[in-house]
Amino acid sequence: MSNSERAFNALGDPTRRMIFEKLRDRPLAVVHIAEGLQVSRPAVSQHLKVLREAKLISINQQGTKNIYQINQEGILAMRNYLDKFWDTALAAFKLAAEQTEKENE
Amino acid sequence: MSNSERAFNALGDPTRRMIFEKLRDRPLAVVHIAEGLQVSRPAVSQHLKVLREAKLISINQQGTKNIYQINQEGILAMRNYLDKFWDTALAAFKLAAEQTEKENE
DNA sequence: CATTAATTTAATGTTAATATTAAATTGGCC
DNA sequence: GGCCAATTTAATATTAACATTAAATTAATG
Repeated sequence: MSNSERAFNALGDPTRRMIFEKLRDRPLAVVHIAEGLQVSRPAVSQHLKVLREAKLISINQQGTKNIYQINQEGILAMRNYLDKFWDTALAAFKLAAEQTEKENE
Repeated sequence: MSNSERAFNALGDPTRRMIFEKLRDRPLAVVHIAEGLQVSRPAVSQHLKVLREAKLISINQQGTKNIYQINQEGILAMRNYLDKFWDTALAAFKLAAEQTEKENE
């Protein structure tokens, strides 16, 4: 499975998106990531694992604390994936708008 | 729920990603979308609905045929979402790399 | 206008993802 | 070394997403 696939899978879950967004401004320890979230600590750990495998975040062990931070690699993978749609989708859109009356196979 | 949230939910599923990718180059009727996919026609319909609600595709009724095509709106929503991470994540990364030895709150 | 084709809607089953609780690990600290 | 704090791993329960089959809709076609 590719990085972009893993990334889309990962951000498909709302709780994981919240975690991801929490890390946007600054790296955080798990204690602080879990704050405000309505799920248990182990659940947070599992989500972090999924995000990490998708290269959307990376870990930075600091003694007994695990500091997580955004990893650009996963974000880049998604951007590239979406960019492949950008131009061709635009072209397809124009084409479709013009040939509305033509038969569609 | 925002468009970007709906879009991430939608593309979190591998079958929906396949459908989305099939439409990348050209609009297609459901018959052709379903070709090659390992799921039933009704399942495809359900997936199309989710993608449509996420503004990732749009419909174009042609008699009894429903032609689907990429909709940039949802893609744009995801792009914007990811872009918000882009710069700040880079900054956070640099910051973290530099202050590895500093205590983390 | 009955029939066929294309697709969706509805009802429901099944599986996989997400959640929980309990136990294990790891490292700092007195 | 014993203890506490932070986090993860393991085992398992629960929920929700995805699937299916059957019926309904809609429009073209003979």
